[in-house]
Amino acid sequence: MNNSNYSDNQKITVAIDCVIFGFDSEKLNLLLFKRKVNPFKGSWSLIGEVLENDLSLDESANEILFKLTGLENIYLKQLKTYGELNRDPAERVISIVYFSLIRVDELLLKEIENKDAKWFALNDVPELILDHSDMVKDSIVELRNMAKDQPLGFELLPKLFTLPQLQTLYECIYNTKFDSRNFRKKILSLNVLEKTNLKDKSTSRKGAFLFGFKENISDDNQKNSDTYNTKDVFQF
Amino acid sequence: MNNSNYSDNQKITVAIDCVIFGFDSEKLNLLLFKRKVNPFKGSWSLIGEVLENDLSLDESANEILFKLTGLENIYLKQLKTYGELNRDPAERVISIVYFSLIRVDELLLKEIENKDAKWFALNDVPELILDHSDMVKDSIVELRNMAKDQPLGFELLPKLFTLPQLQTLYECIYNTKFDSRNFRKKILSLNVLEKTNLKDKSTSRKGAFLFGFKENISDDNQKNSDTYNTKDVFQF
DNA sequence: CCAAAAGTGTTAAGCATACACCCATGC
DNA sequence: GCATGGGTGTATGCTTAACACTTTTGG
Repeated sequence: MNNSNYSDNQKITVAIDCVIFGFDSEKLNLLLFKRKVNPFKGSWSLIGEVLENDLSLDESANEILFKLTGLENIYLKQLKTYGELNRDPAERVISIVYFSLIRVDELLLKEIENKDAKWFALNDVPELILDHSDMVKDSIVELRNMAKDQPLGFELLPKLFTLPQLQTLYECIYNTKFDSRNFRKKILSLNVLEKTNLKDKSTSRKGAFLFGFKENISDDNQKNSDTYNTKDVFQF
Repeated sequence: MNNSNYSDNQKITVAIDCVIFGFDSEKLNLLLFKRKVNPFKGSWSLIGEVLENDLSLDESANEILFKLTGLENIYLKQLKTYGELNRDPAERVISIVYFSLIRVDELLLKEIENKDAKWFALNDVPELILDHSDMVKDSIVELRNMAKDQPLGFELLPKLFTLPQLQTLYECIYNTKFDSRNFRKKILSLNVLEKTNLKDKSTSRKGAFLFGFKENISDDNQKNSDTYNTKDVFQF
C-alpha cells in the first residue's frame, strides 16, 4: 500500500543500476560489485541499489555510485529502464540503468578496490546476476552510438590525451582497427581538439603530443538544428 | 510501506506515458488525452496511467494505450524515464515514456475521438501538464535519430505508400524540404523498398506508384556488426 | 489542351579508402 | 645505430548536392 492519489496498491520497487566502463589506455574494463543482499548475495553485479525517495533519478544514480565505489562527479547517462515481470525473483523490481565511461588510472584503481568493487576486462567479465548482462550489452551499443556524435567526451574529457590513445579507445569500443592516417584526419577535421605542446613519452621514445578539447565550441562546426539534408538524415 | 526485501519505505509511484505521433499524409499530429484525475483534471496530457503490478513495462504501455484510446498492436518504443523530484505536485511519481509514430486514417480518427482522446497538429499543441512537453520534444529528437537508421518503419510499415508520401513524412519529421530526385535516389538505393504495380491516384491525375517494404531483408545491405570503418563511426 | 503532381539524369565537389615511408628519441 | 612507436600525403572511387524538364491523366 502506498497511500497514493494515483494508486493504492502498486507494489513495485524502483532500483538504479550503473554500468561503469573504464578505459586504461589499453582496453575497456567494467566495474562490478560484490552483491551484499539476498538473493544472489556474493555474486557479481552492477553497481545498484533502490531509488531514494528524496533524490531525482540522476542524483540517486550518482549517490549510489559514490556510496558503493567512492567515485564522485562522474557524468552518468541514462540508458533505459528494465521492467520485465520476473527479472528479479525476490519481488517486482524495475531498474533504471545509467552508464558512463571513465578513465582508469592507478590511483582510482586501488581506491575502488577497497570497496568490494572490482574492475574486470570487458572480455573477461564473470557471470552477472539477473538481466545485468543485457544492460551491459545495451550500454555498449549506446556507447558506440554516442561515440559517433561527439568525439567521446565522458570523463576522459578533463584530461589531456594523445591521438594514439584516443584511437585505441575507439578501437576498443568498436572492437576493430582503424588506419591511423584516416583516423587522425577525421578526428582533427571535427575541429574540437586542441593540440598542446606537451608530449606524453610514456609509450614511446619519440613521444606523442597531448590534445585537449577546445574551450569555445561556438564554431562553424555547430549545426543549425533547423536545416537537414539527405546526408544528415540517412547515415548508414 | 511496501513490504519488500529491498526497501521497506520506498514511496514512489511508477507511471507510464505514451507519446503517439500520427501522420496523415500531410503533417504530424500528436495524440492527447483529457486528464481524468486530479490534479490537473480536464487538462490535456499524454496518454498515461500508473504501471500495473502484473504487466511488464512494454505490456503496460500497450494496455494503457488501448484502454485510453482503443489503439491496439502499435509498436511502442521506450524513450526514457523521467524522475525529477517534484515533477508531479501530488506525490513522487516517476514516468517511463514510450513513443510511436502511426498512420492516421479517417477510420482511426473517429474511433479515437470517441474516447476523450484527440489529435492535435504538432505545431498547434495546447499547453501540456507537468513535464509532458519535454517528453514530446525528446521524442521528436529520438524520432529523427531513428529515421536515420531505418527508413521509418513504425506502424506505417504494414501499409503501402508512395514515395511522395514518404518524402512528406521525412520533411515533417525534419521540418525541412528535400530535393525529390535526391530523396528518391537515396531511399531506393537502400534496397529495402519494393515497387508494386499499384498506383495511388488520390493526390494527382497521373498517380504515384505504391511501395512496400521488402520481405527478405537478408540482403547485402545487412551490416556485419563486427566491422566498422571511420565512416560508420563518425556520422555528423 | 491545360493544370498539377510524378518521375527522371548529369555534373561537380567533397569525403572516405587504401596504402608506405620518414621522424624523433632512448637505449 | 637501431628499434619503437608517432606522424604524415596522395590518388581513386563513391556519395551527395545542385539543378530543370518531360510524363501522365482527369477535367
